[in-house]
Amino acid sequence: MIAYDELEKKWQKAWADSNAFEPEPSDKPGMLITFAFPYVNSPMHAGHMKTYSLTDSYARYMRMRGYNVLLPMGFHMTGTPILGMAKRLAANDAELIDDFIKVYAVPKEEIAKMGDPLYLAKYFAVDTEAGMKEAGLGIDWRRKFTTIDPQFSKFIEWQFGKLNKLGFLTQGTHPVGWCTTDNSAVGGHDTKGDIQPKIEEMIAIKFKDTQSDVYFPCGTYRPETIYGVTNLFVNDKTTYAIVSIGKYQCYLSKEAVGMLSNQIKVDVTGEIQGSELLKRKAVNPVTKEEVPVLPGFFVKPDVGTGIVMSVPAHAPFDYAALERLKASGYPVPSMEYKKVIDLDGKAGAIGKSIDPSMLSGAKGKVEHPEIPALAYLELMNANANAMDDVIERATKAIYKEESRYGVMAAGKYSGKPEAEARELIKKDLIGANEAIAIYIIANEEPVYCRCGTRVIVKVVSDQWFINYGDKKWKEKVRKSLPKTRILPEKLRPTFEYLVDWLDLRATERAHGLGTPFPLNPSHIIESLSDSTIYMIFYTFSDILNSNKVSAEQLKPEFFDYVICSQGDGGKVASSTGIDLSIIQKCKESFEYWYANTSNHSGADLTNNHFIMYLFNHVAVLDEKYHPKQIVPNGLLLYEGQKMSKSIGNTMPIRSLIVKYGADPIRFSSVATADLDTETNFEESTINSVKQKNEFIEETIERLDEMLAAELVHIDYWLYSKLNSKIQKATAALDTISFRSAYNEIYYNTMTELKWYFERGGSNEMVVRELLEKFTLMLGPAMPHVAEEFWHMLGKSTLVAKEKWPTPDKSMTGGTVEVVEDTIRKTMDDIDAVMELTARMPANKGKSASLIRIIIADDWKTEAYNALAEKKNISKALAELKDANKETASKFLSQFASKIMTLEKIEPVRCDEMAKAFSQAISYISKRYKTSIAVEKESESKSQRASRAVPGKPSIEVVW
RNA sequence: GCAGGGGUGGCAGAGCCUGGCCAAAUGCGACGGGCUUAGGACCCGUUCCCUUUAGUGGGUGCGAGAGUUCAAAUCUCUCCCCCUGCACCA
Repeated sequence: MIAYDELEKKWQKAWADSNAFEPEPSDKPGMLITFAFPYVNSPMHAGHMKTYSLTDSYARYMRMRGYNVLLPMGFHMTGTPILGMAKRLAANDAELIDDFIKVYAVPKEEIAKMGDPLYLAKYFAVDTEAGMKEAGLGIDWRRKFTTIDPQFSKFIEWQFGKLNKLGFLTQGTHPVGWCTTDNSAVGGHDTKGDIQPKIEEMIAIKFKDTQSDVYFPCGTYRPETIYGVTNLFVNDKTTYAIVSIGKYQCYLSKEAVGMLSNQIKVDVTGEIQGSELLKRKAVNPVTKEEVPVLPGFFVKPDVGTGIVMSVPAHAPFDYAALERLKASGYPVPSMEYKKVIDLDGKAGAIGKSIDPSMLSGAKGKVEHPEIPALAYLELMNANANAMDDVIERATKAIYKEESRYGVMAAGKYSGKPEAEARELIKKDLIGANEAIAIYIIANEEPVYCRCGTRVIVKVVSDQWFINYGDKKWKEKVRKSLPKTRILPEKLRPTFEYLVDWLDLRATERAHGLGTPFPLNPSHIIESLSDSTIYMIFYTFSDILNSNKVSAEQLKPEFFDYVICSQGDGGKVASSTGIDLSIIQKCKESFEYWYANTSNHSGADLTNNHFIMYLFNHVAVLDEKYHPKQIVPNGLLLYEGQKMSKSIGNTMPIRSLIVKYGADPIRFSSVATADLDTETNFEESTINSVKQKNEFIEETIERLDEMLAAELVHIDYWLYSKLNSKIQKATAALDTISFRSAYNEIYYNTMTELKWYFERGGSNEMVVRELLEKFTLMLGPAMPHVAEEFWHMLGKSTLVAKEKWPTPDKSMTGGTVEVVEDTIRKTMDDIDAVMELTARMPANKGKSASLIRIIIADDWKTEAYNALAEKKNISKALAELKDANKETASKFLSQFASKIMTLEKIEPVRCDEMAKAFSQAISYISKRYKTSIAVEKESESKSQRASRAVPGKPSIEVVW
C-alpha cells in the first residue's frame, strides 16, 4: 500500500528545501506559465483542480524539457462577490452559513468574523494557498500578491493611464440590470437563485389616440406584423399613467413607468383607468388605419409598456383573446384576420420544420392555413380556448418558423424574408419617431435582487468603458493573433470571431473591492478589467517585496521604464527614490520572463478574460511581449455531473486530497481528458490509478529477483515500445494533450509490462530502464509518486529537476513490434484452429500433441509487396527475380480480390521471424499444453506449409 | 435569433484534417471461465445479427437524407437534434 499522505509531505518538503520552484533569470530559455488566479470568496474545489493540475503538470514537463519555468500565483479580490458574501454572512443568511459549514467546512468561529469582507478574502486566500501546496503545485510563492495590494493598485492605475492616453477609454450610456432599492447594478450572483438577468431590446410602436394627442406605445418583438394589426389590447383592470416622453404624450401602465423611467425620461402628467381606454380608437402609424382598443386577458401591466398591438393572424394569444371576446358577447367590431407573412415554398406546410417535441409531441391537422396563429394551435390539437402554456408553445413555434421561412406578404417590404423586413421596419419606425427602443428583462420568470426588489433595466449614463470596438486596436489584435499559439488549435475560429465581437465594455463600478478608477476615483475598476495583464506583475513582485518598495514609490515612470523601456533609469530612480539597481533588476526580470509566456485558464473565461488579455497586451506592450500561447481547458465533471452547490458535489479540494491523495486526484483530473473535453472525475478512476501504482511499486521491488541475461526478442520488443512511447508522449505533451500522452505513458506501459512478464520476460536491465524512464515521464502528472519511485529505484536526485527522457531511435521502428504482433495474432489463429479441430470426430476425447508453426518463405514477402505496389499480378511477377513464377502466381492470386486495398507490409526475414517464434516456444507450449515446433516453409515437410503467408504463419495441429 | 463546438457500439470516448489495414482504439458495464472459504482485486475469453467440422463467409452499421468515389464514420450538400457563449459578471 502506498501511503499518499506521508509521501506527499516528504516530497513537498524536499522540493521546498531545494527551492525547486523558485527560478531566477538565467542563460536557459525562460518560460512564464500562468493560470487564472482564484477569486477567493470560497475555498478551492475540485473544479479548480482541472486547470491547476493541468497547468502545473505542463510547467513540470517544460521544466524537464530544459526550460527555466516560472509558475507564480496570486489572489483575486476585486469586485462585488466577496462584498456580497460578507454582507450576507453579516446578516446571518442561514442558507449561506449552512453551505459554509457543510460544504466548505469553515469553522463556526471563523464565519462569525467573515462579515468583514477583507477577513473573508484573506481567510480563503490562506486556505487556497495551503490547498495548492498540498496538491503539490510547483509555485514560486515569493511572488504572491493580491489585487487589492497597494503596489498592485499602482500597476493597475498605470495601465489605465496608458489606455487613457491611447484614447481607449470612453464615456457613454449603457443598459444594466438594476435594483432600485440597493441602487446598484445587479449581476447573476446578486439575484435570488443566482439568475442572470437577460436584457433584451424591444420596440414600442406608437399608435395615436384619435381623441387626443396621446399615444399608445405597443411593445413588440415583431414590428413587421404591423400590417396585420386589427386592434390594440390593454388590461382593463389596471390603471394607466399619462406621461410625457420627450415631446410626446403616451399611455403607460404604472408598472411600465417604474421600469422605463430608469431608461428614458418619463414625466407622469395624469392617469386613466384601463377600462376608460376601451372607448378609444388608435391609428396604425404605418397603414393609417383606425383600430379599436379591446380588453386582453393576457396583457400584463408589468411586461413591456402594458399595451400591445393585436395581430390575430400571426399571434396565437391575440387570436385567442379576440375569439374569446366574441364568444363572451363583447361587442367586437368585425375585422379581417389578415395574413401578412407567407411561408416560403421551400419550407412547405405549416409546422413542417418544427420538432414535434416543441409541440408536446402532438401533430394535429391544420384546417386553417389562412390564419397561421390558429393553424399552429391546430397542430397541437388546440383552439382559442387552449391553456396559456399551449398558446405559449404555439407562439414560439410560429415565431421560429416564420422567422426562418417567412416572407412578407404585405407592405413596402413585400417579398422580403421576414427576418430582414423586421430589422428594416424597426429602423424605419425609430427613424420616423414612430417607435422607441426599450429594454426589458427578458427572463421567463421575473428576476429578484437578493434584497427582494424586482430587477429592472437601467440605462446608466456617464459610464466609463474600455473601447474594445476601436478599429485600429482591433486591427492590431487581428495582426497579432496568428502569432499566438492557441491550444487546442480548434478554438482559433472562436477567438477570431471574438476579436470582432468585443465592443465597449464597462470598466468601473460603484461598489466592490479594488483599485479606484483614476477618472472617477469614487468608483473602482471592474474586476475583469484589472486582470488582463496582471501576469507582468509576477515578474518583479518578489523584487519589490524583498526590497520593501512602497506603493508611493511606484510612480507611472517606474512601469513605463521597466515594462515599456520608456524614459531613463537614472531619472526614474531619482523621482521614485527606488535604487537604480533594483529598477534594473525589475526590468531585466520582466524582459527575461515575458519573452516566452503561456496563459492557462478554464474555457469558460474565453469570451472575457482571454479575449481581454489579448487586447490589453497588444495595447500596452511591445510586440516582443505579446501573448505567445494561450490554453483554455475544458471543465471538470464530478461523477458525470456538473459541479454545483445545489447538487452538493462541490468538494473542497483539501478534503478530497485527504480522502484520495493528491496524485490520484491530479492524475484523474488531468490524464483522462484532452484540453477540449470535459474531464469526468470519478472515484473509480482514482481507485484504478491507485491499484496500478501499486503494481509499479511491486515491480520495482521485484527487480532484485530478475536476472541480467542476454537480450532476446521480447526484450527488444519492450525496448521498442518504450522508445516509441517516449516519442509519442513527447509529441502529445507538446500540444498539452495529456490524455493521449498518459494513455501511452501510463496505461499502455501497464499493459506492456504485463505482457512482457506473461511472455516470460525477466531481464533486470531492460525492466529497470523502462521503469526509470516511465517514472520520469510520470513526474509531471503524479509528481509525489514519481519522486518516491525514483527514490526506490536507487536515485538520489529529484524527478522535478531531472531531464525528460529522449527516445533512442535505433531501438524503435524496425521489425520487432511487427514480429511480436505476428506472434500474438498467430496465437489467436491457433485458438481458432484448436477449437475447430477439437470438434472433428477423429479427435474426440484426445488432446493435441504438437503444434507446428510454419513461417512463410522470404520470396512471398517480396511478392506480396510487389503486388501491393503494382496492383496487378503480372506486373508484380515481373518484379520477382528468383521465384518460381508458377508457384508465385498461384500465391498472388489468393489476394486478387483485395488487390485494390492491399498495402505494403513491413518485410521481416523468415530467419528473424523463426528465431522470435523459437524464443517464444516455452510460452506458447505452456499456454496450449502441447509441444511446439517452429519450422521454415522451405524446410518443412508439412502439407500445410505452403499455406504460410507473410505475417501469418501456417499452423498445423497434430492430435 | 446570432456565433462556435458537437451527434460514433449498453455507457463514456478515440478515429474524421491526410478516404481503403474500421464491425471501429481504450476504459466502464454485462456475460462465461480461472483464482479464492466467499467477496473484492487480479487473469483469460465473449459482448451488432446470422453463418462456419482448419484458422471463415454474409448482412446491417458511425444523427437523417442525397451526392462524389473502385472504395465513405472519414470528402461535398441539405435537414434534424444537442451543448456552450451572447457581456459589464466572477
